[in-house]
Amino acid sequence: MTDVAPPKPRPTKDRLIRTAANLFRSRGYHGVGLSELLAEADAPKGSLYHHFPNGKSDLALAAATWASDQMLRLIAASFEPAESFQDGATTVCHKLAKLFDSTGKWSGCPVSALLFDGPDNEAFHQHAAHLFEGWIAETEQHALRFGHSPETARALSEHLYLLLQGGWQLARVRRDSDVIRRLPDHLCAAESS
Amino acid sequence: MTDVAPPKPRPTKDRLIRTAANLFRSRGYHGVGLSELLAEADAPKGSLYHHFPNGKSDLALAAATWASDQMLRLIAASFEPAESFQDGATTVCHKLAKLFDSTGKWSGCPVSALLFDGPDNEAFHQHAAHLFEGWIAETEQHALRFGHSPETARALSEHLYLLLQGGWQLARVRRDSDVIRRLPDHLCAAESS
DNA sequence: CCATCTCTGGACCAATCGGTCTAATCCTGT
DNA sequence: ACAGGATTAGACCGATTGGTCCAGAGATGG
Repeated sequence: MTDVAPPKPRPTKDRLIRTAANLFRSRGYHGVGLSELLAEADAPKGSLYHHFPNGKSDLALAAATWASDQMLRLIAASFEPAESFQDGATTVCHKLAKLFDSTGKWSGCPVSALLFDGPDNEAFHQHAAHLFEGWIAETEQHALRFGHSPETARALSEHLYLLLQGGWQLARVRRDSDVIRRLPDHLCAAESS
Repeated sequence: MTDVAPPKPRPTKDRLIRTAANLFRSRGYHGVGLSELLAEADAPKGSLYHHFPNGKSDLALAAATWASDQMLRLIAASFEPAESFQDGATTVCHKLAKLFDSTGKWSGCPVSALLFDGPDNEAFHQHAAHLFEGWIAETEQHALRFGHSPETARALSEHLYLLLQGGWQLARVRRDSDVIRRLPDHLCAAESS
């Protein structure tokens, strides 16, 4: 079941993924050295290359996927109980603003961190693209569920994505999560079906 | 007076700044090594440390400032002949889309590249914040000129900033500048004074 | 109690990192 | 022609990088 081990609360692989996501998100892929990462995760080098044969790049991909899944869950949890797209989007922004505050007001989007550098550009780029399109697709589903036309559903979900990425960045620049909280104001009804 | 020297078209310092901006924008600060940078700029190490005593970090700051100035000029050139905020914003997006295409469909925002890693976090962060606020302030001026109230002028310019950053990123993900071109559609009139 | 597998621990490596330093060279004014 | 500052050229440095490798610890099933 859900493990509750005392000394190492989570298996090494999981700990590596989490700390990698957290480090990459604040300093970028090339900005984090393996030594720092392994020290933070309290894991030896051997474990890394056992769980991730391709080393740092494999770990980075896994960390991005893990972070993206978190985001997908956040989107789903926000839209499912909502009564309209606006409603759901507002909840997403508020939850993200809280998450922004809890992470210390300085970290960025872990998936963007991959997009922005990455050793083998093509593989990293495609992975990041795949994850991002997943976010938009998830949002789109909910827009459709609220009765929007396919075109407006697509436009709405893309618009929300744009605002979230831009807003998170500006929030990071200003160290102020209110930017994210005020995002729904910009999601105007101009494109409602 | 614009120089037209044949072998080294521009002074070394300028060449360093330009190539640094271009490299950092596509691979991030830590993703670019000094050796690669110097080779691309065709400059020896001595020149770098003569013009930028603090080395890589100094150069990165200068490159970001240079890129930001380009952006400020683009904003000014787009809004000055415009007849409304919407009009100016549309021109900005179209010019940026063309610029996106001409840079090869993969580079990011040079100022963001500084924000996303950077060796000494505080100095880099503050510099990036200063530059970005400059963009917003410039846009705000034009919004005021078009008769918008101070509050809506601020909201409009911030909204444009959000869309530009998010849009540029999505365009990079999809390798498609149309995302940027369609940005003005999202700049709804909901917040016009 | 052993055989076998998964996983950990860390020594070790070549390559590259950013940075320093000094000699040579280029320009400029006189 | 020459002096002297500005600039270039690149050898060199210690530190750190990502990666390899293997001995051994820990679990697991017979």
